[in-house]
Amino acid sequence: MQHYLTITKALSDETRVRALMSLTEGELCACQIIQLLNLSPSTVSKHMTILQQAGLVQRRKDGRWHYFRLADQSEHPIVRQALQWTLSTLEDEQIIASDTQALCCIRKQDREEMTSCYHTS
Amino acid sequence: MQHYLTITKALSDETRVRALMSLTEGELCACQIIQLLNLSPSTVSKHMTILQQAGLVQRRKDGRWHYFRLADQSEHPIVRQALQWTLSTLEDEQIIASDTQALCCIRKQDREEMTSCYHTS
DNA sequence: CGTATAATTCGTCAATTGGCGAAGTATAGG
DNA sequence: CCTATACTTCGCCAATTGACGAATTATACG
Repeated sequence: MQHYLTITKALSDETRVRALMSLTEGELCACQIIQLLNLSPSTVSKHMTILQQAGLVQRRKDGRWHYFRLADQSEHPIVRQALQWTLSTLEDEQIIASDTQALCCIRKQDREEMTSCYHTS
Repeated sequence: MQHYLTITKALSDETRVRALMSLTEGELCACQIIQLLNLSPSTVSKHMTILQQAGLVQRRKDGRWHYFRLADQSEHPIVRQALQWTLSTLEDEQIIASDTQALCCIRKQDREEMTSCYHTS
C-alpha cells in the first residue's frame, strides 16, 4: 500500500507528470528539466526526488550533471503498470506535445555557447 | 490531463483507496463504508464524491440510501486501466484483506436489529 | 587553492487537503 | 404534518504540499 500511495502521490501533480513524460524520448539532465518547466532548481530537484522515491525514474550522476531517465520497465510490476498507464494515457496530451517540442530546442542548446544553463531562457 | 490528475489525486489518499477497494465484491451503501472506515459521515461523503468525480465509482440512490459501486469496466480506458492497476496491485494488501473481513460482518448487520446505522459500532 | 557551475537541502510562506461538527436536504413512516 | 434516519454541504482547523530564495555540497577547471 505504501509504495502504491507513493506512486499515486507522485503522479498527482501536473508539474511532476510533465517532468516524467519529458523522459519518454531519453534521459535528460536536471538543468534541462528546469528549463522545460521554467521553475527554480530547488523546486525541480524536490520533484525529481519524489519521482525517484516512487521508483518511476532513475538517476545517474556524471560529473556535475545529474541525469534522469524513466525507470527500467523490468522493475516492479506496480511501477511498470503505472508507467504504461500514464504514458499511454498522456502521449496525446496537448501540453505533453508542446513540452516534447520545447525539448527539441533544449537538447540542441549544448551545441551553442552558454555560460550557465540556468540563465538561458 | 485534467481527468488523469483527478484520478491520481483521488487515488493518492489511503482512506479513499480503502473505500474504493471495499467495492470490489459488490456495491455498498454509504453507511456501510462509514462503518468500515470509522470516519464521520461528512468525511466519507466527501471522499466518495471525489472518487465519483474521478469516474472511479458510480452512485445509485434508493430511498434514503446511496449505493456506490466500482465504475463500469466498459467506461473510458483511462478509468478501466486505473482500476485494473489498483485492484491487481492492492488485492493482496493486509489492510484491504482485513477490510474485506470486516465487510462480511457489516453486510450481515441489516438482518439484525438496529435503530441507526451510524451508531452500531 | 579559488572560482564557477550544477544540484541539493533548508527555512519560509501561501494554498490545498483531510478531518470534524453543525446545519441543511431528502425520504420513510407514523 | 412531524419525527427520525441517511446523506450532503458548509465552515472551521491542523497538517501537508508546492513554490521560492538562501545557504550548502559536489565537481570541474584555471
